[in-house]
Amino acid sequence: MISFLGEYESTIDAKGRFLLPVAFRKQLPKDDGSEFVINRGFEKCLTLYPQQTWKPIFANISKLNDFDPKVRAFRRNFLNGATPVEIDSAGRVLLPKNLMEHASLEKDIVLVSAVNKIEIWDKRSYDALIATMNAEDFSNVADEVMNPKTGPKDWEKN
Amino acid sequence: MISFLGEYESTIDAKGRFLLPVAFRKQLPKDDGSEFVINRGFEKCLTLYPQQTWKPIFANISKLNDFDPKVRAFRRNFLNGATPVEIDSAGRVLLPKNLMEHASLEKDIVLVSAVNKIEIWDKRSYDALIATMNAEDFSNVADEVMNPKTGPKDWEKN
DNA sequence: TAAAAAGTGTTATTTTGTGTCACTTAATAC
DNA sequence: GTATTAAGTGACACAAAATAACACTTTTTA
Repeated sequence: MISFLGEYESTIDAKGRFLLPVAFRKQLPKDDGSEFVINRGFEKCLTLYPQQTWKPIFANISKLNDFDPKVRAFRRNFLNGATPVEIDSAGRVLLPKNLMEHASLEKDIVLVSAVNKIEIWDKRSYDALIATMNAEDFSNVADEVMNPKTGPKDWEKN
Repeated sequence: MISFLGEYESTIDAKGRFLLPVAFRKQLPKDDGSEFVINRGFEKCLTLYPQQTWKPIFANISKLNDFDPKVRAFRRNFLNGATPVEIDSAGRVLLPKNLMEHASLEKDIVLVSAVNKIEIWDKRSYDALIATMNAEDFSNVADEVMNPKTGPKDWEKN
């Protein structure tokens, strides 16, 4: 399984491209390492999925019965926005315009590891997020989240 | 099996045609990639089925027992709007007028992948849809939908 | 049958995307 | 500390796609 570690800054050029830092590129598989899927994140950020991470998620969604209204709602939540992107020869990725809007991306961005994918934040939003974190909340959430009784769902693992 | 990925914008011209973005055209089979069926969606959108996706759905509907009033009601609702359309030499598709009305399509539209077909939304409606999405609804539905107990129906596979 | 409307195809123009290269900055090695 | 290499940035040229405009054909309807 693929996993990332680290937090790096980058900038978006006039054409809407950003350079994926080598630190992340080094963490990619040598083959199959240039195609990604980018999507709106649940918070005000974007999520960059390497193919390896994306495939099993998509495979599950594609099995669902689309005549069920709940399935459609779920699919739209999860799939809408998801757009294939590629790293070019210079290690850059072109951001889809409609997604940039969602995360208010302008020039300075922050790329953060989210285990098997990468989150893309506007630098300002990210700094604000960090500023609002406080130790107490963190500790409370940590307890809830790391409790073995409520583990991750099967379909989330891959 | 054919599957799409992406969310792209397009505009409808004075004659009611829109350009299918190359990103989607590239995802079509080289042969048999210019004929579609367009239909009313269950929500306020239209659905564009490539032949490959449409055929098995139609085949299954035609197998249903037409002596059952529920079947007749479903068939009329589902099938009556279905219209064959073609991509022209410039990559455009002419929208049937009666369907445009159903999705309130005017000028700016959004084309979004729905796994093996494409949904067509009016940009305004689409933005509203995205705006109302939230993580809470998502997690409620996600559990139900991704539960492995309720797998896909056979007739949905193709 | 004429006029209008709808549909189709072609072309020109603008916008957007992609690749390349040169330069600056940062990291590493000697 | 300095030389060497790699990473990141910006600029530009070219290619491709999207858009708009228009001309022509077919169909509708008055």
